[in-house]
Amino acid sequence: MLDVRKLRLLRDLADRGTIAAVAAAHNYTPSAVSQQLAALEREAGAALLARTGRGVTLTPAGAVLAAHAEEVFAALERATAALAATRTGLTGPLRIGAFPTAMRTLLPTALATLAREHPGLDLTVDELDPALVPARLRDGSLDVALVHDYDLVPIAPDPALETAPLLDETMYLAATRPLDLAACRDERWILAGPGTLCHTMTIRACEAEGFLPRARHHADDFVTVLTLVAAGQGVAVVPELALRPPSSPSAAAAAAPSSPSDPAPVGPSGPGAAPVAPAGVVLTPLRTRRRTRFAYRAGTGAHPSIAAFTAAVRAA
Amino acid sequence: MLDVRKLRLLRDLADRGTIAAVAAAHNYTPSAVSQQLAALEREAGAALLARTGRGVTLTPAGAVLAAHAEEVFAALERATAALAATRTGLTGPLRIGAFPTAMRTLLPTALATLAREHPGLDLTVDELDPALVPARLRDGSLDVALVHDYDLVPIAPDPALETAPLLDETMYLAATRPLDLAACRDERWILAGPGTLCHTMTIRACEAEGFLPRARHHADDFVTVLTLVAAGQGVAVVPELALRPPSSPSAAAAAAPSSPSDPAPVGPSGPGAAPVAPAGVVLTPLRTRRRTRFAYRAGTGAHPSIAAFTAAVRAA
DNA sequence: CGGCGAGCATAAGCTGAGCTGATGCTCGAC
DNA sequence: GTCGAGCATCAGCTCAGCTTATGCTCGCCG
Repeated sequence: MLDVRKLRLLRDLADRGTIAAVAAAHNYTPSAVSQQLAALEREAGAALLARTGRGVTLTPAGAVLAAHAEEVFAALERATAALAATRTGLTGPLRIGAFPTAMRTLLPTALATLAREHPGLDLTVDELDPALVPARLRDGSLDVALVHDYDLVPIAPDPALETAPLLDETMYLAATRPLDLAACRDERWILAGPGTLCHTMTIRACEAEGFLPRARHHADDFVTVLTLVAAGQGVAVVPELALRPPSSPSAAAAAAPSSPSDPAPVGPSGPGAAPVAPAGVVLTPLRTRRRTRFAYRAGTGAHPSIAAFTAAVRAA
Repeated sequence: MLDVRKLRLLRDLADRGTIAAVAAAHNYTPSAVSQQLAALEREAGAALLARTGRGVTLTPAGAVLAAHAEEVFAALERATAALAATRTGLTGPLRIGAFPTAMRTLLPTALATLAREHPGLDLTVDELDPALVPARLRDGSLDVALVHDYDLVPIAPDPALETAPLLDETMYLAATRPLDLAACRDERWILAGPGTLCHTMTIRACEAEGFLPRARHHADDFVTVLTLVAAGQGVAVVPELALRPPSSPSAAAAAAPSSPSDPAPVGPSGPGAAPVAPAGVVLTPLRTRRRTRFAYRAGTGAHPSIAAFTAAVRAA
């Protein structure tokens, strides 16, 4: 029977590319990983790695085995989730990841709800860009996260992860006067940092109109972005959620949680509520949209702590 | 992450009932199993066993975890099968189990075909009653087996195993003259050994006609049974396959293997061929039927060695 | 009702798996 | 040509996993 701890090292090698990177992720030395993978090759009776220059790559057999290992990990996660469901009351850690806008608008009320209803849960939240979420879920340092993708920057499915839809938002052009995107060729732009999904999305939206945005400022926080727009410092593309005021945890104390049984996406402000522009900012809706989802390791969706978290966020 | 070797001990405890029996199956001492299960409880953060008198039973959490462990083992078996599929040529052991009639009629040509087409396979065959097959598959001492059940003695599905249909046979009353089953109240009977499926099936068939068979002889081998019938020693119920002459491995050399893609059950003698009664024996078809299937551990159906075996048997 | 044996838990001790550190080799960047 | 990254292998240490010993509980039997 193939050893699951060694399979995890093989899968991580498929993800991270080098034995040194896998060792760093597990707090091992590269020597330990090398020996464990050699032992896995003996168990498998097949070469799983090949030396290529200074590094290694997976053989076809190694790639097949790493892919199948995901199913094994998902089955173990389902076993752990089923075990957790046999306990009365939710306990243990729940490590949550979220991008800044979600942290400001969705999480405060959800965390307050969870803390009140499940005092045994040990909740921690890390702020990070959605592009970094997959690696953090795979290495177990996050259990659940909010991620998003844009029409213009779709994300390939990852076999180690599962997602569930939460929001489907309109994107807006924020300026000091009504403008079409096509008319912004000569505007100065406020872009998110290079490497973020929002940065890439904005570049692609402008390219679709036949120009490249001329970057004046870079800022990742939408409150900052909107403040700069109001100050006449440029134009930007922002999502609907960024226009929601910071949530109040005390509002959650009064609100009854909604049913988690219907996960269909809704706008962040509920049916029919239009976003409110900050003073001095004019919003023009764009065709492109942003979708926000829950993401978690394959097999953990039924874990009662994660189910409680997703229910609390939907109710926020 | 729950340790898979310990999960296997838990699952085996669910099957076998005592720590001593699990230890014996693994060539461990009961103390080793006890300590490993205690460690699994610490990993799980839940009580999985409860002391009941001299023995132990699984708690509800333990039962849930043992059930989920089957999914993990199935995923590992699929991984192993996928790995085997990456090799050119089939190698390694293939441990086959079969009941006597199948060994005499189906296996010789199939084994000859496999040996010729896959000389790297190490084929071994054990004869055993189908009732013993599940435990042997679970403990890994068999990889694939032929099993059967009867209309009157159905077998509950086992989550650790998967099956695929092979034969669907008529059962016959064997006597020295034409007889209905209902007329056999006063006949002397030749029954299979107590504890076998065939024994139970015959008892239930007679009970359905309102009487209990009066056992004169007990024999498990259908050749022996038919010889006793011909000698006027009693009546018996026998399956269609028991009437097939022993197969000739050289016939397989001439026959082209059939496609394994359509697994629909057929009669053992092909379409329209009636069974041939031995000299002195008259066969009366009964309504009850016997179904013969392949059985293997969940997840191993796609293993190329098992696929080759099932294809070879279907072609026999 | 007492004796006996089966089943199990726990502790002590031994063995080998799994890790670190040292060493040496290959390869690619500069 | 030098240097550093990446990896394989070996030696040695630590601790997980096993056996053996011991003791307790429970159920069967005389």
